[in-house]
Amino acid sequence: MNQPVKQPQAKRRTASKQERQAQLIKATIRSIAKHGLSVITMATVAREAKLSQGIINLHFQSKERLLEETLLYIVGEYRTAWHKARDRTGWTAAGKLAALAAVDFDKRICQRNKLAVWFAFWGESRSRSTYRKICTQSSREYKQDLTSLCEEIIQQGAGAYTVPAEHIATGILAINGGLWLDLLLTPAELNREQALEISMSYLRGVFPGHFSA
Amino acid sequence: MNQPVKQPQAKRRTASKQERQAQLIKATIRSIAKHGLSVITMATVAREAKLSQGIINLHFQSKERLLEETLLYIVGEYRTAWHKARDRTGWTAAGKLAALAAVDFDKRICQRNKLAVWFAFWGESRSRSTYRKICTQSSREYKQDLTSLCEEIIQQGAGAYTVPAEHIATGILAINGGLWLDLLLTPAELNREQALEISMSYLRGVFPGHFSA
Amino acid sequence: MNQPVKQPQAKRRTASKQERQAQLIKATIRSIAKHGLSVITMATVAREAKLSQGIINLHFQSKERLLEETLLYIVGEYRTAWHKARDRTGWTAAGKLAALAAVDFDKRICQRNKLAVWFAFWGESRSRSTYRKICTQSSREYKQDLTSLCEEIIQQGAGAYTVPAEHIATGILAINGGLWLDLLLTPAELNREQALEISMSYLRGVFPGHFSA
Amino acid sequence: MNQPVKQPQAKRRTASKQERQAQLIKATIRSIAKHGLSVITMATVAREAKLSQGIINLHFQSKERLLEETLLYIVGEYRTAWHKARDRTGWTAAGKLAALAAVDFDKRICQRNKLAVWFAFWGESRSRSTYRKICTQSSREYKQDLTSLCEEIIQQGAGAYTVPAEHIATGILAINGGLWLDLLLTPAELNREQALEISMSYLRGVFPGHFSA
DNA sequence: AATGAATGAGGGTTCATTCAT
DNA sequence: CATGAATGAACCCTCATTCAT
Repeated sequence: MNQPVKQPQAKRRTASKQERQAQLIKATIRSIAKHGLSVITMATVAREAKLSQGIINLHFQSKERLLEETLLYIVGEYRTAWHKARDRTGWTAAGKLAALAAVDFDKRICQRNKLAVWFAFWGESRSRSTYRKICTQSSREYKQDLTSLCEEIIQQGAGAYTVPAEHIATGILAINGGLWLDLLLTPAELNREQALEISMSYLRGVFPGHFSA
Repeated sequence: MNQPVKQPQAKRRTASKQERQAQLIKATIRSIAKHGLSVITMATVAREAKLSQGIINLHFQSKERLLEETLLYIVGEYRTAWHKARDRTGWTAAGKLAALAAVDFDKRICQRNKLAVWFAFWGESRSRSTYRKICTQSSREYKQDLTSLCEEIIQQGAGAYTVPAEHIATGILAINGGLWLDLLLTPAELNREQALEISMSYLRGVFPGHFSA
Repeated sequence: MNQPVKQPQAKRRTASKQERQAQLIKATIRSIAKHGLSVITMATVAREAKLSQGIINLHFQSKERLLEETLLYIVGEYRTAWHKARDRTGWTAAGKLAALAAVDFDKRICQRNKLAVWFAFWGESRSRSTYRKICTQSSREYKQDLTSLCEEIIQQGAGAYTVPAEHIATGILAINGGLWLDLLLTPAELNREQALEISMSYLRGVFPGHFSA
Repeated sequence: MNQPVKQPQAKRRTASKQERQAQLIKATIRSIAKHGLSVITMATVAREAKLSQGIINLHFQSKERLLEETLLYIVGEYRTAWHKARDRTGWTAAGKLAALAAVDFDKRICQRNKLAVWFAFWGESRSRSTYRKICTQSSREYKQDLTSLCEEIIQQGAGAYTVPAEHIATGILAINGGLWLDLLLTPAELNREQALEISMSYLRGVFPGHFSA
């Protein structure tokens, strides 16, 4: 009623719900990376996706839900990647551990856009329990997998290693996360290969002999 | 002798500029920790400081400037702390390095409120050059100091250590930053002492023999 | 932050909270009468009051609350008017009853703007319990006062009247309400005086002898 | 005998234009009664009709037109009903008048859903000339018929009645409209029979002797 | 004829900023 | 200095309307 008189529009594309949502999530990732979580608006994101204003609410009901789904997408992609590394057959525990740690610096995971998203959500996690739950759940699972592999190596070591497996897992997670920050803030001074090398230096330190340079 | 000792007024009607600004910055830190950087408003911060609406613009001209000053405050406090560790006299390089790394888990620095602020700004750093500059500058300086100490130890090692000093410094920074994230998101599963222990495990790994458990 | 840079504004007036709210309520009444309840917007009303967009939320928190307060204002004014008629001293019951019924066609109450507001809210009452409660409460009270007076007249009549007092009160309320609708929709064909005359014809009909033409 | 009785199809895939429109108008009436004129949307009405989003524009071009047609439907139904009462043959003028007035409390006309619609449109009538025209036209016609009958009675009365016929007609319309409001807002306190009784009390008052209790 | 995804103007609301007091 | 009422741009969201299917 008190609604605008509508004008004809340029073109109309028809995509499946799934495709549209994926398209919007990807536009959200780019937007967060480019402008920041606190700056992006529904309009920004829709424009980035080359779609109309209302499209996001149509598919995600609210901005909040869009952001949640975006985080879930990133986290899901990450989880899939490390599961693939973890589930390799015919590898030693040490090999799997290295592969698992290396996922963090994989080309598909360790993209600046995506790192920006991780830190954007971590930055809000303290005060938004939804984000926090998603993040902590993912990291808990990852840490669990790392811990299991560390335990295996420790048992093989027959008493040579005294640091608790969980501490090592926490350390791996920490150093990789910290390296992400470095890659995000000063990409000119650190690249993925160097970051991986530094990450490995930690593994070599705690499990000398298992990981050659 | 029986001169009245001048008491500081409990609450001066008109505090000095400096005091007011500090008061507001502290309220900002609490607000960010409590509600998140993207949620706080001039009104909520002013209320947290128990002052009136307009006060922030009076003292900081804009919200942007308040946040910048808040970040500078946190970064400055951090810098002061590590300088104090670095400038100790009569300590070995290894001792200083350990002390420097330990600053990150010091009671005054490693508070949840402040960690929340660090991550809040890191989360926005990608897209806000002002924040990024402040953060990278600080971290560059810190890394430089760590690197110097590492170099000293390497030289003392006379060829025993092959990892470049800068890599080690980057690793220390990374693992400590990552541990902060853990402390922030899952404080129930990790405390400062454990975090310090894990951080030290990295040092022990790269410089075996210099750091006892 | 992502907020507009503000321009200086033309002028700034300072009124007490009460005055401002009354000013806004009056602007709301005019707006409803002019454009209709379903058409008015915060902007319309603010403009009608010659104030800025945000002012209504500042004083009433929401559009919903503004409308509620507007209804309460109209209802309150009406109640005050009939109380004044009811509380006259030295009048007969019949005189009071006539006076009470006449309030509906009083110059201050029976204004087109206000009638428009009454009908606007009645139109929404079915589906908005807040409005309905306010309206029914007022009408219940009014009916109660009418009933009391009718009972008094009936007792004086010593059996001459057989219609229950409450029915008569309901009838008075009904005919006056219906006349309001006529005054609202076809003001060219009916004026307040004629409406009052028709209303009185009902009273004369049910209490013959008490009310002269 | 044992011929299959032809059942109406539960739901034809493609109903005739007329049927579809009637279906949509009925859904609109239910929607207005349930949610209010200002709350209903094309989507809610379509859902109430168990049809798709775009159907209303297909059949009515615009929301505005749908509402107009809905009002016309209600008004038309009402007109048909009173015509039927008016056109009875072999009734006295008084009998017809009573029958005409009674239409307002007829089971088919005086339904809460429909009363809600009447008041919804009256509430908007002030500011929407389309609605106002429809409403006033209907009421003018009705009043005309009432007036004619009143005149007839007055002439039969040979000077016994002094109130102008038009005033009486206006009074009847008014009291019935007012009783509708009462039925709408406080159905628990008044039913159709009582309302009719009160309406008749007005007729008895102005035409004593013509209408027995 | 019917569907429902897509559009985009306009709604209510928020909030950084201003300024009279 | 300090206050807090006032401003108005820009936010998120709704929904009448369009149109490819």
